[in-house]
Amino acid sequence: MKRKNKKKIINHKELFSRLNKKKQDKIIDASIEEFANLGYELASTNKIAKKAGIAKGSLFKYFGNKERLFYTVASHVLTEYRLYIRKNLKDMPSDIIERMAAIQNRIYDFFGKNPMMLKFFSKVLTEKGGVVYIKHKGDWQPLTKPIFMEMLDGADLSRLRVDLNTFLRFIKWVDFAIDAEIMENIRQDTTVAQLKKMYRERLEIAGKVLRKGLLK
Amino acid sequence: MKRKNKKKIINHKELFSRLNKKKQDKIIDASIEEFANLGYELASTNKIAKKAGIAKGSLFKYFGNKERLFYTVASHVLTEYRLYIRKNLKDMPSDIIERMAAIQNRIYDFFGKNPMMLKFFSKVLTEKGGVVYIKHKGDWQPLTKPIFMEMLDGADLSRLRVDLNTFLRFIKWVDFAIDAEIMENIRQDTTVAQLKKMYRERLEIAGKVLRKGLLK
Amino acid sequence: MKRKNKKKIINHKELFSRLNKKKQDKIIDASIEEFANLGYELASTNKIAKKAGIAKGSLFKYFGNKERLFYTVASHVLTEYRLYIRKNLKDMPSDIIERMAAIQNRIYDFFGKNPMMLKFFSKVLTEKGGVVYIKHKGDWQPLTKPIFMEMLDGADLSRLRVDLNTFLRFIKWVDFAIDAEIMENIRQDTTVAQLKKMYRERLEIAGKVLRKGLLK
Amino acid sequence: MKRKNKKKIINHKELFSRLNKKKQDKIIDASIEEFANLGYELASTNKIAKKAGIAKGSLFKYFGNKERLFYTVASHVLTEYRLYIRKNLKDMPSDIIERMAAIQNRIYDFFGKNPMMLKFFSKVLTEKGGVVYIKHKGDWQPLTKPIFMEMLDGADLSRLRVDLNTFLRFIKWVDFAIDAEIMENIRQDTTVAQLKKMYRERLEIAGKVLRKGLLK
DNA sequence: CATGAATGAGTTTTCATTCAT
DNA sequence: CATGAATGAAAACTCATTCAT
Repeated sequence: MKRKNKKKIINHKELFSRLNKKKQDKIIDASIEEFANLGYELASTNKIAKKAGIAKGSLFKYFGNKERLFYTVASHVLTEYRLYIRKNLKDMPSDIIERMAAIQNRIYDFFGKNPMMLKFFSKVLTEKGGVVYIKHKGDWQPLTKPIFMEMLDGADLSRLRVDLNTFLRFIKWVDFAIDAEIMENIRQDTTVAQLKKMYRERLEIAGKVLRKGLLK
Repeated sequence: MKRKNKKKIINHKELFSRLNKKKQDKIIDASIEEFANLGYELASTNKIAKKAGIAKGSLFKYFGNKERLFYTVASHVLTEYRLYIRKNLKDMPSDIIERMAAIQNRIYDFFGKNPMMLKFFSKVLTEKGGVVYIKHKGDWQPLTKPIFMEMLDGADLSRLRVDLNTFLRFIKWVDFAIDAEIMENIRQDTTVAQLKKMYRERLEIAGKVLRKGLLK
Repeated sequence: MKRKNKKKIINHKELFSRLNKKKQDKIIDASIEEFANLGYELASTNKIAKKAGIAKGSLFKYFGNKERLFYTVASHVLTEYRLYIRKNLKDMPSDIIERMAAIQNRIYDFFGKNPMMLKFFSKVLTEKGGVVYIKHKGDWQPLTKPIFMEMLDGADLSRLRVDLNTFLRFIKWVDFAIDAEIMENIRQDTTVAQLKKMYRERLEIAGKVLRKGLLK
Repeated sequence: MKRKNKKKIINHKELFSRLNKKKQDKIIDASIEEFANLGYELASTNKIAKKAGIAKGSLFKYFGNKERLFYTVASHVLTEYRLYIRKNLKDMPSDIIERMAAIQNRIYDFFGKNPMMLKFFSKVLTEKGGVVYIKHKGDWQPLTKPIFMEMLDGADLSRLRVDLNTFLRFIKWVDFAIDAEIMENIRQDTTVAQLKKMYRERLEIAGKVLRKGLLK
C-alpha cells in the first residue's frame, strides 16, 4: 500500500509541536493504541485520525507519512520508558543481581501503569519484518534497555572477577535473553505480578551460574 | 463472482513435488527472496510468481494460499539449515565453549553459501507480529537452533558446576543473545569471516565469565 | 497485506446521499445498466465505477460492498417504480378488469420511460439463484407489484361471487402469469405500445373466464 | 470468468454420444448435482469432471464449453421429465380440475424419485439472470410444462363455457402461477407430500373461481 | 483420444496519501 | 490551516479453457 514520491518540503515536525499538549497527547495515545493492537502494517492511519479526533489530512500535515508517524510515536514511547526507569536509581540494592531484579521490576511497574506500552513494545518494536524497525533500530537501541552504566552507579563492584566491560556486556546478554523469553510468552491476560515472577525465576537460575561460574 | 469457502481438498504439496527439481528451486528461491526482502505481509504472491516465471494461478495450485506457501518455504529453509548443521557433529571439540564456537561457525558457513537464507532468517522467521509465525513457532522452534542435546553428545560435562538443566537454559540464553546481537549488526556487505570473528570475540568474553563466574 | 474483518461502522449511505444529484444519478444509472445486462454475479464493480466516472474506491466508500450497492440500486428502482404507479390511482375505472388493464398500462408507461429498468426488473430482481435476491425478497415483494389493496380502493366489489381473499389470490395469480408470459416474450425492439397490446389481448381472454367462470 | 473466442470446429456432441451409456449418465448426473447445488455461475466444471471421473479436458472435448454442457444437461433433464409425465395419461379423472391435480401429483412424484432434478428445476432453470437461460428459453418452454393438448385427451370438455383456446391459455396461466408460488416457497426439507398439499390447497381456491366465475 | 497442469484475465476490496474547498 | 472525499495501485485468489504429452 505504498505511495511514496515525497515532493513538498514541509517541516512536519514543527507543525505538530506547535499544537497544544492535550491534542498532541491525544494523537500519540491514539497511535500507540492502534499500532499496539494491529502492528505497523495493519494499523490504519484513518482510524488513528478518527480516534484522535483530527482530520486525516492533518495527520499527514503533522507527520508527512505513516512511517514518520510511527517513528515519532515509537521515540515518544521509548523516551517515556527511559525517564521512568531512571528515576530514583539510588534507592537500589547494591548486590548486582538484586539490582537487575529491582530494575526489571521497575520496568514491569511502568508497563503496569501503561499497559498499551507493553503491548506496543512486545508487538511492534520487535517487528523485525517491518521496514520501519530496521531503518530506525540504530536510533532506538540505546533506549530500549536501561543504560547499564547508570545502573551501576552505587552498585557494589568490588567482588567482580572480570573487568568492568566484560561484566557489562555479559550481563546485558543475559538480561536481554531472559527478557526476550518472557516477551515471547506474554499473553493477553498476563499480569505485572506474573511478569515479575517469571523474571525472578529466570534470574535465580542465572544467579547460580553468575555467582559460581559454569565450569570447575 | 464470489470469493468463497476455501476448503478444497486438493493435495497441493503433491502437485508441487511432482515438478522437476529446477522449477521447484526457482519457485522456492523466488519466494525466499521476496519474503526475505519484504517480510510476510508485504511480500507479494504476484511478484513471486513473476520472478519464478510461472503463472499466478499455478502458485495457488501448488500451495493453496499465501500462508501455506510461506510455511512450505520456511520449512524448506529450516530443513536445509538443520541438515547442514548436523553433518559430522562428532568431529567436534569436547570442550563446551569450543563446541559452541564450532557449531556457530558451521551455521555461518551455511549462511555464507545461502545469503538469502540469512536474510530470511533474520527477517521473517522472527516476525513476532505475524499470524504465521505465531501459528507455527511450535513447529519451528526445535529447528531454529541446533538441538543442544545433540550438541552435548560427546561433550565433556564432567566439570559442570551446576545441574544439567540449569546449564542448558543458561547456555541457550547466552547463545541466543550473542546471536541476536550479531544479527542486529549485520550489513549488506558483512562477510562470513566477519561473522565468525564477531562471534569468536563475543564467545571469548562469555567464556571468561562462564569458566570463572562473575562474582567472587 | 490481509483482507480483513469487514465491519466498519461507516454510514456509507450518508456519504452517497451527500453527493450532488447528477453524480448520484450517474452512479445509479451505471449500476442499473451493468446489473441489468449481466445480472448480479457477473456484474463488475470495476466496470460500474468506470462507467460512472468515479474511482473504484469511491464506490466502496459509498456502498461498502457489492451487495449493498445492489441493494441500494434495486431499492431505488423499486421505489421509483412504485411512486410512478401510485400517482392518480383515483382516476381509474371502477370495473376490476378494466382497472387491472389501467394499472398495467401505467406500468408499461413507466418502463417506456425507463427501458433499463425493465431489463433490470426482468433480469435481476427475479434471480432466484442469487444470494441477494433470497436475502431481500422479503423487503421487495411488497414493492414488486402494485399493492392490490390500494388497487381495490374505489373499485366496485359488490359483484364478487367469492370472498375477498379468494378473489385477491386468484387475481394475483392471473396477473402474475400474464405478466411473466409477456416478460418472457419481450425483445430488444419491443415498444411500449406493443406491450400494452399484448397485455390487453391476454386480459380479454382472462376477462371472459373471470366474468363467466370456466365450467357450466 | 469468460474465455470465449471459440476457434476449433469440433463436433462435440458426437464425441459425447459415442461414449457408453454408463459414462454418459455419470457425467450428466454429476452435472445435475453441481448445477442444482450451486447454480450456473457458481458451478465448477472442475468439480463436475472430478465427480464424473473424467478429465477436465474431456469435458470440454464433449461439450465445447460450460454453457453447452449446461444446455445439454438441462435438455436431458427436461426430456426425462416430460417422458415421465406423459406415461399413462389415460388413467386420469375426467374432471378438468381433478385432472390438473392428478398431473401435478405425477410431477411431484417425479421429483420425489429424482430430488436432484427438483433442485435443478427450482434453482437453475429459473435463473433469469443467467445468460444461458435467456438464450435457450425458447427451446425449453415447450418442455417445462406438460403439454396441455395431451392433458386434454380424454378429459370432459362438454361443460366448457368458453372456447377451447381461451380455456387452454387461462388454465396454463393459473397452473403456472400456482406452480411458481410453490417453487418460491420450497425449502431444503420440503417433502413431496407437502408439495402435493400446497398444490391441492391452491387448486381448491382456484377451483372455486374457475367453476363459478369471479363476478356476478 | 484422454489427460490434467498451466494459464492469466478478472474478481472484490483496502487504504495511505492528496488536494480542492 | 483544517478538512475529509476522492483516488487508484495493489492485494490475494479463482476458474473456464487450452494444449503438450
